[in-house]
Amino acid sequence: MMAQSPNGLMIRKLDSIFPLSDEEEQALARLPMQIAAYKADQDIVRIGDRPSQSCLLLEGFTCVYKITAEGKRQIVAFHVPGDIPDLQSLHLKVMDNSLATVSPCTLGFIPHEALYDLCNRYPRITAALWRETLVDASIFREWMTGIGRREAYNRTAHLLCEMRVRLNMVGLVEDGTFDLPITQTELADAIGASTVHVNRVLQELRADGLIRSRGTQVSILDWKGLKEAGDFDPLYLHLRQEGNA
Amino acid sequence: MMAQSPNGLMIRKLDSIFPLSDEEEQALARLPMQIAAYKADQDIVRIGDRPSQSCLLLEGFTCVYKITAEGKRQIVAFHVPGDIPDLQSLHLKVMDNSLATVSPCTLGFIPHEALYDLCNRYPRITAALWRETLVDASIFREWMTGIGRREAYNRTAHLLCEMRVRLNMVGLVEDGTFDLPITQTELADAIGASTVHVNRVLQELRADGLIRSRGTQVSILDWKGLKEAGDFDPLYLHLRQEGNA
DNA sequence: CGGATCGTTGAGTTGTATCAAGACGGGTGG
DNA sequence: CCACCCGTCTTGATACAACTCAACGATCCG
Repeated sequence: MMAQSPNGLMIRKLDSIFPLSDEEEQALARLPMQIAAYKADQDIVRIGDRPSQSCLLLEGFTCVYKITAEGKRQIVAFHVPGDIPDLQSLHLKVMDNSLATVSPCTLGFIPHEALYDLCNRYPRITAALWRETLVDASIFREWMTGIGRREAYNRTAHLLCEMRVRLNMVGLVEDGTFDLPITQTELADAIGASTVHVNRVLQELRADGLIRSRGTQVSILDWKGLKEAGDFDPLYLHLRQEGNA
Repeated sequence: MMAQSPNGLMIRKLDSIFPLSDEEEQALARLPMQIAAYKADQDIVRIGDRPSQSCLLLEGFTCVYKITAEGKRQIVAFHVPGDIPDLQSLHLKVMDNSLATVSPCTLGFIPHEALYDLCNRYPRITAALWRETLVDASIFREWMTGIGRREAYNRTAHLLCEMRVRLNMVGLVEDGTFDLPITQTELADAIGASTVHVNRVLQELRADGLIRSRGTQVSILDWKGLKEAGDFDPLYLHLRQEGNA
């Protein structure tokens, strides 16, 4: 099931969307990939760059962010292992955002040429990768409606729900507990609030008995309650089977 | 230049990304398309639907929206003629948002099967369509950073800049003037603000000499000033050549 | 010439930002 | 192994952007 090569994570994920043939799996496994380790808080690609490769996140968390003219940062996406954070650069030559590590990370870089080849040979893999980028877009829409129309308390609950589901998909949740190596400042930049306010919101969530946190470990104490607080419906994640308990 | 068939709009747009061969253009022109007229404020597809076709917007404006549990609406995208508002449904079976007309519209519906066929035959068309969805995603990211990190005044200016550039791409701007058949309530739902506040922001923009509006006609009086106010950099639209004056 | 939709205004309220300072905690070097 | 330090978390006080409510004016249209 879980392939042993680094590409295994990607194969497993794409396969979970629509089952791939052996031949397709082997083609994926043969993709050239250059492994690299990153420390936390390092840019991987920057706005304006013209990357010639995309990366597969193997370990750790990354984020996509933009900086406004006033110097404020908005994090528009988080990535968990198995994600391909800058797959978009395959068809959008110039990066319109920056990509950075949030925690120490292991990344696998795949040349665009290899991906073009793969797509030309296997239309179903094209479809699977295309679909990946469409799910990313769906998450953007959901975050946008949260930032635009939900209050900080609900947005925070929503994000925690999403992280739980996404991490669960790659086996990184145990008993509703998972590692979330994200500072409150980063959380604030993601939900479009100030650090101070996020701090208070988290206290509220704890006081309401929805979550508990110890260091970077987050435990969801009341999944139903948290989903309700976050107005969370996993439809937008387009899972093949609902990956929640 | 401008093809005479309804598909001409799409051909012209895709061609402007990377030039298509005659054969590819003809394949696009042969796409079966069912034309339909819609009144303003009508749903085209709803969240939860499983459409078997995608539509090409020929005339008018559409928007994508979501409703929160509290009944608040967030518009996450506007579309102008030439756009394919629900292209995503080609690979995401269930709609995670609703699509509606904003003004009276003419739409051309294309069966998914025809698009699959086309993509299987012409990898470059696949790439062009994929790219379209990636640009949509890029616009989501930009809107999100606006809603999260810019004030309503700046967001409004930003949206006007974007509409100007996008409408200009399809020849719907003359002398910095264009038709924007969007109510202030819709504008508010798009930038994540209240109607009242949008009204006041628009007055400010007028008072600052940046725009003028008469009915649904918007004139940009100070393009440089508006871009500055909106912190607008068209990079995220991924135009092949900057389509601004 | 109603009637409905959309735009405009004023007044009061609130979510959230900002500023400032202190507490905690984990790593590093002496 | 302690002392220090830096990043992160926490708290309080104040300020403001934006929301809500409510009403009125302007248009358009049948």
